[in-house]
Amino acid sequence: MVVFAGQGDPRRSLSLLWRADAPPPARGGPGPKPRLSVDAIVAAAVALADEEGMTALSMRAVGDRLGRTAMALYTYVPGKSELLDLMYDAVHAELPTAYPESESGDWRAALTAWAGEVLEFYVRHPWVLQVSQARPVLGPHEYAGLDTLVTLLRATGLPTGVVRRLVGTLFPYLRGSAQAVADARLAAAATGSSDEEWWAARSAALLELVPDFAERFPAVSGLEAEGPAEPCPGEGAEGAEGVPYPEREARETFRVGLGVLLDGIEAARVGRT
Amino acid sequence: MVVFAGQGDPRRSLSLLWRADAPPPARGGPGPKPRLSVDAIVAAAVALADEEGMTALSMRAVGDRLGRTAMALYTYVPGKSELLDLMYDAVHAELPTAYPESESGDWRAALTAWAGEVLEFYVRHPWVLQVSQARPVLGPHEYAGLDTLVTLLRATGLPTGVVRRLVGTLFPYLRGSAQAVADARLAAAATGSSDEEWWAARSAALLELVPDFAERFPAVSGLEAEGPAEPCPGEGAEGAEGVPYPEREARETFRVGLGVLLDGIEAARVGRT
DNA sequence: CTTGATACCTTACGGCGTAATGAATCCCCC
DNA sequence: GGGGGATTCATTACGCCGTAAGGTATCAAG
Repeated sequence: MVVFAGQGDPRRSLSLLWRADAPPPARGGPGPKPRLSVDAIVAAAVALADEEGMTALSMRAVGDRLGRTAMALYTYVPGKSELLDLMYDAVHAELPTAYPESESGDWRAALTAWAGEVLEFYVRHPWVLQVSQARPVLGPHEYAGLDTLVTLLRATGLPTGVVRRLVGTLFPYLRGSAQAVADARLAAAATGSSDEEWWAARSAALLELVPDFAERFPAVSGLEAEGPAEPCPGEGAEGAEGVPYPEREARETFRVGLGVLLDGIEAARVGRT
Repeated sequence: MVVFAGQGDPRRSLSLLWRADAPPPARGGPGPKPRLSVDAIVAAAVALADEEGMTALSMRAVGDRLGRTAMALYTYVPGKSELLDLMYDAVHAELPTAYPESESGDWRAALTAWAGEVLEFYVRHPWVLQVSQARPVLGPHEYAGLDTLVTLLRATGLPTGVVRRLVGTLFPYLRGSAQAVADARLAAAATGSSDEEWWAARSAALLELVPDFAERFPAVSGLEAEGPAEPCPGEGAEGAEGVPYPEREARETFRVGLGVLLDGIEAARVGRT
């Protein structure tokens, strides 16, 4: 399921995102004291999405988690779309914002470290990957994350136009790779059987249904035949023991792909000077 | 909204995907003649998703389009998840499968052409990008597309392990870039105002709410200040006239990013020989 | 104490996917 | 040629969803 955010009134979303409303303790107006707050609601919604996934995120569920009904939320938030906007921006506060490596001139190390942290961020909040990128409304924390990436890319010395395109290149790549890692983890958690077993059963069923698989798809078959094992010595040494195979593979793919991208950036730098 | 496919019974999905069921005209069994078919249902569902997007895709709507009720579909398809699997694979039949350039040894031209066609494919069926990649069930057409990519990558002469990782690098990148293009097109269609106007209004509202934007996000501001115009002479000459600006920009980003990736692959090739 | 604004609840509506049940249709075989 | 039984398709219903409408309880200000 893909969830669209940013569908509500943009102005309302913007004021909520940038907290431009009247400050809560300012006027002690009439009526009962609010027992909820935008922040509390967003926090509950994020916790729920983290724990049970986007499909479990409903206004009723968020309300329950706060000991309120679904409709109580509408006092603070115009609707689910806007709540999603707020959730999305709130978690982006976890993105890294400063890199000492960048100042020492090693843009490549800085970008690699940054990408690694962003990957972990997406794995921590996989539901973020299900929020459509068509959102016209950007919040402060997302802008802060963007600012960091732009700063790191500026350190390459490439011209502004190229930097802008590289931003648009790196982000989709990161999201996609993170999606792969998150999916691998999800699949591992969902299936009771162990990792290799699962693939074995799947391909056995496939081979039974499609006996001529190897002939129809020779290239893919060749790829899989070569054996996925070979743990690529010298990498993933630290703490990769308990990580199941598909996720390890996805992470390695991320590492290699990022390397290729950075090589390409390096080439652009060299070609320019 | 992200939609999960591949959640149903994998064996059932597999037989449906690979059309391993009893052939329809084989046995003229008892009962009324089927007035529907899996293919007709899938075609109707795809048409509906193409025209009105994923959010409009419901069993009732697909049934309506065929002059039947929603429940009638359940005779042919176990559920919505499996229908999504079938839709997903069905459209992937449009992916290109052969490249003469590849045989002439120009792997770079072949990959570029391939990526371009895949991009157009995603733009033609943007809902495909909303189908979660966590699908454990792969269909024949998706495998065929994969086989083509592997073949093209093999032409680089890189070792099998690297090729496998490059597959996992190119696909997320393509999906992400296509998402950006599709989003740009969607935004252009949704907003009545023209493109630059839209951004102008948005940033005006933002600046009003956040007067210190330029100070808080200097790098991003610098990026946008440098002017997005400059049509990059020598490219996009053919037929890019009517394409609105955000989409042109997204396409250019795709082109540049792909170039960077291919440069990286080139570097890997050179570094290896 | 009254007034009126505010927070929260209850109820309800129209959507969704789909389980259960029933009616209509047609081949096969006696 | 007329049941029998399998099969297609429709009807109804259940429990979810987001949220509109309206009621009630709580508080500050006059």
